[in-house]
Amino acid sequence: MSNQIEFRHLKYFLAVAEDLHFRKAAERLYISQPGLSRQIKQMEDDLGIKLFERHNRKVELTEVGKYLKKEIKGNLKRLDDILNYAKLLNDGIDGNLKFGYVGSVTKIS
Amino acid sequence: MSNQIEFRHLKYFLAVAEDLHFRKAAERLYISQPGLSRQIKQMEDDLGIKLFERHNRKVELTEVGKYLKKEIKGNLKRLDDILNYAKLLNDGIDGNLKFGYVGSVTKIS
DNA sequence: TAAAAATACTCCATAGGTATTTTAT
DNA sequence: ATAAAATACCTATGGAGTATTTTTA
Repeated sequence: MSNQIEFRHLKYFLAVAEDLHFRKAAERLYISQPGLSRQIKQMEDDLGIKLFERHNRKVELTEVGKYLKKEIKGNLKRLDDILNYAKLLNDGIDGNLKFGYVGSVTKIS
Repeated sequence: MSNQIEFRHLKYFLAVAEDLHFRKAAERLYISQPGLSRQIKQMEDDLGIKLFERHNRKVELTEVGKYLKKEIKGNLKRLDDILNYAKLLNDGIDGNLKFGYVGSVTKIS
């Protein structure tokens, strides 16, 4: 994986991919539109992948952008599940599993 | 998910989890030992999860740390696959799939 | 004492802000 | 004329370095 990309980029990308509108996405992310534009451009440059087509007054996902929207969303969701389950383990809520984890987060859901 | 954690933290965590030695892990990551210690502490504070037991002259993973080592490693690998496949799509190497993606990166492997 | 991680400080790279320009209708 | 994104420039947060301290076999 590119060693410059951070979660920030992925989250910003998903926001723009959902809104297809930089200003609105920036607003939702509580950052400025130029800041968002820069981070997306940085992500595109770093990956060497064009994520969006910027037209007249319309932003569209490229084909690769569509793929990444779906897959990255799933990946971040999975990571979120992992961290939430780790927190449960840490806090000892699920006592009987605390020292017996065998591999799947789905066991607690 | 915690909104402060970045990939950096996860990569640093995996390095320490593998070496169980901050100085060696820092060396491998090409950063200083204090820098690494700080990032790991930051990750622990942010998640509210203790990842390592720092003993005498021995660092050990906590139970939750062991879980996270395994799961985060898998998650980052999956993300790496996603980005690599996206790059292939973008560069048009896999021409017949370029406009027909349906959901699984395993199709090309 | 020695080997390791944690602190204290300093510095600087870069994320992000404001103002403005560009672009396309 | 207007709505949107990109660019220019500036600020300042925090990642990272060096030096030092703490800790415990």
